[in-house]
Amino acid sequence: MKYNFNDIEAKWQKYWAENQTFKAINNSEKPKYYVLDMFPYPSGAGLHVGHPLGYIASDIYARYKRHQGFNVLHPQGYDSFGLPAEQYAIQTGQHPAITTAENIKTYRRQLDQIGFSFDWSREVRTSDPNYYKWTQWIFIQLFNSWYCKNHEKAYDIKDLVELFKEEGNININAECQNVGDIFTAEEWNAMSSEAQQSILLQYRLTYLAETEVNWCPALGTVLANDEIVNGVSERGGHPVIRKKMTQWSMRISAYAERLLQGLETIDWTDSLKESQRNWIGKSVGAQVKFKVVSNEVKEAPEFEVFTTRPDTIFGVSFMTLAPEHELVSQITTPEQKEDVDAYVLATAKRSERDRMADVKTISGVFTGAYAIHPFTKKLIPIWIGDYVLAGYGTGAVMSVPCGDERDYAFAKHFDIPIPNIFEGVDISEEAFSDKEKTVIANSDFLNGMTYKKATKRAIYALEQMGQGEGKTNYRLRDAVFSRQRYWGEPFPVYYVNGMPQMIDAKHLPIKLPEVEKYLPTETGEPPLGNATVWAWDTEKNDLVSNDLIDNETIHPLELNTMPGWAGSSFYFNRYMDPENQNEIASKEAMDYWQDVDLYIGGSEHATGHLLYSRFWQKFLFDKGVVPVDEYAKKLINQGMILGTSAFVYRVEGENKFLSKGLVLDKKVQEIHADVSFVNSSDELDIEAFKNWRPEFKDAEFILEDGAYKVGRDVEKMSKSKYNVVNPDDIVSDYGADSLRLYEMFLGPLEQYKPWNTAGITGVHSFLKKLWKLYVDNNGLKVTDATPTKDNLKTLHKTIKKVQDDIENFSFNTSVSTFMISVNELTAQKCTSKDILEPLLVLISPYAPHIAEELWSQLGHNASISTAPFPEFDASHLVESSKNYPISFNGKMRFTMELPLDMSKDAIEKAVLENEKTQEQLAGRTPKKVIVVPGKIVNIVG
RNA sequence: GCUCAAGUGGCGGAAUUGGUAGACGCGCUGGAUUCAAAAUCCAGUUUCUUCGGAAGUGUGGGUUCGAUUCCCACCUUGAGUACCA
Repeated sequence: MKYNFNDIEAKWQKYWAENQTFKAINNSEKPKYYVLDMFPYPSGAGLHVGHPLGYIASDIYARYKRHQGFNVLHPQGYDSFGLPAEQYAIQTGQHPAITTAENIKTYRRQLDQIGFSFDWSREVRTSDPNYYKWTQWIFIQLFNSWYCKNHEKAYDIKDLVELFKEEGNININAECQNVGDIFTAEEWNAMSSEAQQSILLQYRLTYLAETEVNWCPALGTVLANDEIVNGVSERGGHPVIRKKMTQWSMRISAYAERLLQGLETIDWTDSLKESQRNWIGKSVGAQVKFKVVSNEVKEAPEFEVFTTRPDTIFGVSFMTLAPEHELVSQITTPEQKEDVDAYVLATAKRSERDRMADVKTISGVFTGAYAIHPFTKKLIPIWIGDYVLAGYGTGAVMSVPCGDERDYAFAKHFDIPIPNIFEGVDISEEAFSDKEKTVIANSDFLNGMTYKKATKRAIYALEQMGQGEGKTNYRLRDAVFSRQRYWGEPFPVYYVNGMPQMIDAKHLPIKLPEVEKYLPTETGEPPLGNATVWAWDTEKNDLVSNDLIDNETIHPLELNTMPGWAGSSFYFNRYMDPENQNEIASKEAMDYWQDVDLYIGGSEHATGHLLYSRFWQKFLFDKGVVPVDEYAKKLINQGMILGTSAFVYRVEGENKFLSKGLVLDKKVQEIHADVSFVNSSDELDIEAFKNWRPEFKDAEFILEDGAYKVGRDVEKMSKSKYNVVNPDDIVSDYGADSLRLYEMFLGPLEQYKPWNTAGITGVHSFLKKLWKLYVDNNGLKVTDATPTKDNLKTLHKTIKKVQDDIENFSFNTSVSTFMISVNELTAQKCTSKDILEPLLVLISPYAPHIAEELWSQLGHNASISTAPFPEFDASHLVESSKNYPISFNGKMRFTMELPLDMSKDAIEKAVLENEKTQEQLAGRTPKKVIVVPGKIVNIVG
């Protein structure tokens, strides 16, 4: 019987689907284990061989855990809201829901043929109203919450209203926009409802505010910081400009400290944690008040600066404000006004990208105003400079040129004095910023102190004077939550007199309306502005036509939609109980499944999805919705599988192609050729290439050694680079089991590695050998023979290695182990059922179809997936004696057979008495003999 | 610039607490089988070599009887981040 992989795989995929083999139950005696993949966005291009890499790894782990007796939750779904479907809709008029449904169908077919053990009964789609109902519900919860910094926890906004009624906001320590506005209980109670609402808006965890946002004109929408790469949009690479807009924001900054602390409790890679730490960007220092001396203004204004080096306060020789700082226009003297205005204007004109591109150029202008030093009372000139960012800290710095590189460069450039406040340090060439080696001098009461001491002392002194305080700053900005797009979650929000109101949660979901056009309206409103039934009737509690808006009972609805990361920030909880109509998931389900034990996905989500989802989880935890505040105990980033692109070289200006070796230094244009036209020797199928596109039809090809050789390069797999390898082809040529094994065999899971289809023959022939070990022309050839010592040794070596490998996620080396084992067993002519059966269980997570087939041929009725993992017995590996390498001064000379149970001393004695040893020593006495038990004997002399 | 990760044959990679470097696979070479090819099987495959050996894990040092593994400096590549005070 031949190994007919296509039939076998189809048969078992059907069996698994019909028998719901991998359906997880929510109550079980078994311990739980939750293995999660980052769910895909179903793009129109379908899957290429790079996509399943992480899914195969998680599937192996999930299957392994089932063999170990765990109740495994291994779900899959789709992150199905997103830009490509919308842009396709704009071009073709096809509704994104239809495109999305078609793409999901393709994805499902492709995923199914690889044989994943997903529990599809729990599938979620973020664009499904039954799902986004809960996205909207969470939004409402965020709106109805505020963050108390004293308890580091989110509370109901009603509690805050109660506090305002009783004592105003004087004692409230909360995250909010304008901490400055203090009011009493009387003042609060006297306010109009609108005034109260606009104050509350400043405290809510999601809030509407006019903020400076990243506007991408080409995409017609705003983008979050993590959606911008090198100053251009991540999708499409379009320019991005700063613009003030009224937008929904998420107060993720409230959770900055907890997001940072939480990293200590989870098993994620160090590089990923480091990315998140950098993104959160905590810095500890002080906020210091400076008074401005000015003839122009009667009442001298104050401004605050943030510094991480309050110990260097006596080294301040100037102050620098961001050009956008609100004080600039107030304090500038008439003589300096012209220069300052020109500078502010010039800075405003520069795009984000320009400003990023040249960080070397030093520019700035003196305002003519001075500040008073809090200790020395000396006058310090106030400058403006674009190296100070309006968005960080207070938008103003105290410049200490001797201790900070940028301040130093600025001072040198404008010839500002650079006082030295460090003991024994030469600052004539550069600033000195080594905190550890700092000893303060020329600084009054700080003299002789180290960085640590001086910092503490300076902050204390400032606090005593009421001139400053210790302060921690975070780089993490609140996340803009509005998108001017169609294909996203609608907000459950309507407006009364311009103030946002939440629709009662019991009326959710608010379904996405139909629109004529997916483009923004002519007046520049988002696409939802094209909807006709998009107003809220507060009496009927239902959607009604816009024409009926009377601002009495019928009000306009929010036109923006939520960003892509909304739906993906809690889906892992929804899988626990996806059908639930009353809650995200029932309490029982959440208490049972708790959190994700293993999460596998790409590292490109480090500062996007993986940060936002942690934020929402912490919020839901505060509200008592979820039982844990970190949702993923362990996370692994799978590396990317890269494509091997092929290039042809067209002589510039001619339709003539040179073979790679003939190009030399000639002027040629490099063109991607489809990799399917190229064989394993890098030779191009010229006919296929000519027929590919009409422009190549009459091309001339200059060959070398009778063939056209292409150039090769490893790049990201992408349609536009014509280097995509489709898993469908691999599955039909070699089978899903070969694909699974090969993807693992390519290299370490977390590494980037190029795909090369030619190599798959290795793992494919392993499967054929495995088949031949069990089956010959007469069918199954397994016997009840008692296993030999060698048989048992091979088996238990394999059990040990494979188990260790899976637990360390070194799937690549287990594939090698399987190959070695099958070769050994073949050489041993092993037909013993007692060996072959457990071997199948070991292989089944990797190559489940062939394992399932042989398992059933062995007479089992139940699926192999529930068979227990074989137990390792070390006694089969222990030999009575071992070949010890004997070395002299570290150089290996010969080996000696010695019993394993010999003591160190006995080994030493035996080795020294050995004939060969005596020969080597030639009468000399060795200094030392080192015995590493079981490994090596080293004679030093 | 800063942070992190990584550098081993023609290629992907192995060597899990320091102990015979190059497992396993691809590719290549030779052979068997075949009319022939595919498939399959067997042998060989780090480099140099005077065939005794010698060198060898990015480079240069160090610790050690012994280093791909640990320490220091440097080089290269990749990823992230970017005037964060």
